[in-house]
Amino acid sequence: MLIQTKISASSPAPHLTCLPEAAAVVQQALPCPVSFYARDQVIYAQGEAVGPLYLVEFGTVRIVRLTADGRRQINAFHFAGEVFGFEASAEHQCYAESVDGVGIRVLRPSGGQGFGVQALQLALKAMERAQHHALMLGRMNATERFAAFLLDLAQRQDSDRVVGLPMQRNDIADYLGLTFETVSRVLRHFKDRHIIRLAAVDEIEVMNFDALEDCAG
Amino acid sequence: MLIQTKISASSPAPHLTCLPEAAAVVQQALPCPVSFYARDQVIYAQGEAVGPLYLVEFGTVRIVRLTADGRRQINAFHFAGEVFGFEASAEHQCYAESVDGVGIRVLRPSGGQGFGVQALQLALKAMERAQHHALMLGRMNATERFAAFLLDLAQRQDSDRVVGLPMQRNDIADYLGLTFETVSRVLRHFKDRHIIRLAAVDEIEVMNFDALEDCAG
DNA sequence: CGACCAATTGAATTGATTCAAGGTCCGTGG
DNA sequence: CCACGGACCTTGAATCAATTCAATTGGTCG
Repeated sequence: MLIQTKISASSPAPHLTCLPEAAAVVQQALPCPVSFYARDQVIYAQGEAVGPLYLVEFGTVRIVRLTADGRRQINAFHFAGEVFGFEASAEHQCYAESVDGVGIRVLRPSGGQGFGVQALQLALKAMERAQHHALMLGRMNATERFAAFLLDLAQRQDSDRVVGLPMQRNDIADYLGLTFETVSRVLRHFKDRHIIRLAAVDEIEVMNFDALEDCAG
Repeated sequence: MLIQTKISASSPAPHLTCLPEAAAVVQQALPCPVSFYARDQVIYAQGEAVGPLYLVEFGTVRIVRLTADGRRQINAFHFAGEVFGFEASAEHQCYAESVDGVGIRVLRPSGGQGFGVQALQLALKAMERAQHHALMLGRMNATERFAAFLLDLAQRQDSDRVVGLPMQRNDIADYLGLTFETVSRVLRHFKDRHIIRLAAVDEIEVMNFDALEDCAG
């Protein structure tokens, strides 16, 4: 029972504010329609054949890995202008799912040589992110992980103060290798110290950037 | 005070038993001499300009990240036949260091187009590894992490029973996001259950593969 | 308004760490 | 050849950060 629909009719120009690395790949790709996914839908599943790359037009995508007994680790979140979908093997090792309502454009290689080179740049960036993620998970405590996460979000949304949290606590927890209760407690910790303010449950105002950066190491 | 020396004189053929992915890149590269690094030497440092790729001829290399306050996370170990050295930015984000005595061949791109494509394959593999690593660090307990580590080693050394542990406990701990005491206790745990046997401090004999796989999830 | 899901908060538990004390291995020098 | 020193590893006991379990609050939608 798919609620997924296609907005294929007009197919406007690809997302204009995409990241510098992504931009190059997008320009190499043939124009394709945008698909819409409602929240918590599977974009591709573990075990499926690896297909094209995807560009996020709007919304948030999560890249998820599961252990045999169902524990969940979120490897990455992807926002508007970011590209996801590369994998080393022929089969996807991860699930890609919509966090909220998401618009996605498939990037079909135009056949030009530039595509592969640009894809390499994206893959390297993804590797770098994954390695930094490992450092967080292996060697930082709960508050440090959350501070690093928040700073990363702030930077990618290049918002100087207000940071949106489109994903729910459970997703944050599974990204940070914590429980959602712990995420909640860390939030309270930062609120109590006037480092952040919760404008809404999904919107954080950073009151003290320096303190956050101290935490994140 | 470098103890590093060059065995540049004869420059024998590159490592023959390298991994399938690595093989392609190696064949695209120009022949270069092998450098020898004694244990715990820095091959490249964080902050240095990113240079060529490297092929491990023999020995073990560790890829290390440090937090501002000196906590250490090992992102990967590389063994004979494996390639390392790619990074997304112009500056290295990690240290590459020799774990034991290591022979390394620099891979200079031959200029052919194939090099980039093969490098992409390697980068994707590295990303996949990093993501699995994140799953371990985020969602597995100490015994599970060690079991997964051991199985990974066993597979890469394709030894059916005896697995070499060229790195010391501290390195294993920093790879698994644990303390070296905990690594020691996990070893004891497995020994007590007759799942492994310690032939030497750096050599594990796997007595019960299935039990290990159960642990690793 | 009531039902439901997400988020918060509290109290008890636990897995891993920290701190501290031995033990083992190995190279060096008497 | 054996004693000594140092680095690494193992083991134990106490501590602590995060989890688990449980209860409550908050927000949203029919």
